[in-house]
Amino acid sequence: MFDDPRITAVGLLVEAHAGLSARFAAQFEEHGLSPVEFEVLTRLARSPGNQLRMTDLAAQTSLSTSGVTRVVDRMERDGLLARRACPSDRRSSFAVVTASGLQRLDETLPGHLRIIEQWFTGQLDPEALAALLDGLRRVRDAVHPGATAGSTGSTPDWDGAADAS
Amino acid sequence: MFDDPRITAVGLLVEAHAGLSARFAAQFEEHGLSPVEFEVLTRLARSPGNQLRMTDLAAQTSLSTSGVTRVVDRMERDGLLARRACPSDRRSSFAVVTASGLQRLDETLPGHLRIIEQWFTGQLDPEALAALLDGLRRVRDAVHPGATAGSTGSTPDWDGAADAS
DNA sequence: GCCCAATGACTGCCGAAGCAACTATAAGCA
DNA sequence: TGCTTATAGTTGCTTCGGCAGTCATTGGGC
Repeated sequence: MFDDPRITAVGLLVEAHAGLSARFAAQFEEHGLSPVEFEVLTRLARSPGNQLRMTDLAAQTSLSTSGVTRVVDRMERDGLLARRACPSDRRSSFAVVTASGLQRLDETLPGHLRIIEQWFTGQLDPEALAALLDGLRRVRDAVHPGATAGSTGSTPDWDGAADAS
Repeated sequence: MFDDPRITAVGLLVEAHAGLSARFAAQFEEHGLSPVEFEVLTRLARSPGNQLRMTDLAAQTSLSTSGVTRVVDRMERDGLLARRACPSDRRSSFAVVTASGLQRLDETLPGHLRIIEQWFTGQLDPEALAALLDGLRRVRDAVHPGATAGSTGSTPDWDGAADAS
């Protein structure tokens, strides 16, 4: 019963993910970042003006809004981000990447890409990689609506702005 | 820079994993189990005598030994497990699955398998699935046998870390 | 304009899990 | 045998993150 191929399949996905996550985390740590902090930094850096409203940031990450409040607290304390009032809605505030945050990201990204290549994409020849990604994409598309539990019902235009694909 | 195909590839893996994990967690919860508890239960149930020493259990899961102590505490309190003294080594103790624990697992597993099929393996035709699993296996093999966790030499203590489920 | 529901952010409180320190055994060695 | 080191498990302290509750603001209905 435990060697059911379905269990095995999940095991492979989970272990590949865990193994890669550990490599990533180790490299992030070399640059003084946690995985969430890296994620926050990239989401903001790819947004217009290097900023997002707290709620939108929460929607794009694996965090709840309270989680975002706290991560932004820490990163603001460390000088990577700043809060900026929203002119059109006084309830809202933006999280903006500071120059220091952008620099940190610049220092971190090349190594991150290198690691992805070394342990993931570079492990397979192009067709095998394409097949893998194709399979992942189909699973992702099937399972995505509602991924990351946090967000409550509405999913306005949850475009998954993330990793287009 | 952010639409680099390597970033996209990681995004697919992460989102597929997160989405599946969320489905799993929801079904586990219907049976009063957390993802870690399910993992612990399966690891024990597939071991001879439905038991493992605490350390071995920790090695087979995503948890540290102190994490295992606490999960076993909770599950013992809930009647799913019991601790049993090790006859040959009085420092050691076994975690054993109780009848109630086995029953809980029996109730949970069929639905779990159904969900894997529904959202993962059943989303792809056999060759595509085989290709996906083959790719995952290669990545897993590359990244898993933590030969040396850190090239920096720090963290001599391979601890897995990463995120569970 | 006024009231009330909806929304954005933050805080109190809690559980989960890791590291480091501690206790108790066990094993190695003189 | 007695001493030293390693190992198994637990516990203290801390960080992280979620939920639910709170406060300020907004916008719709009248």
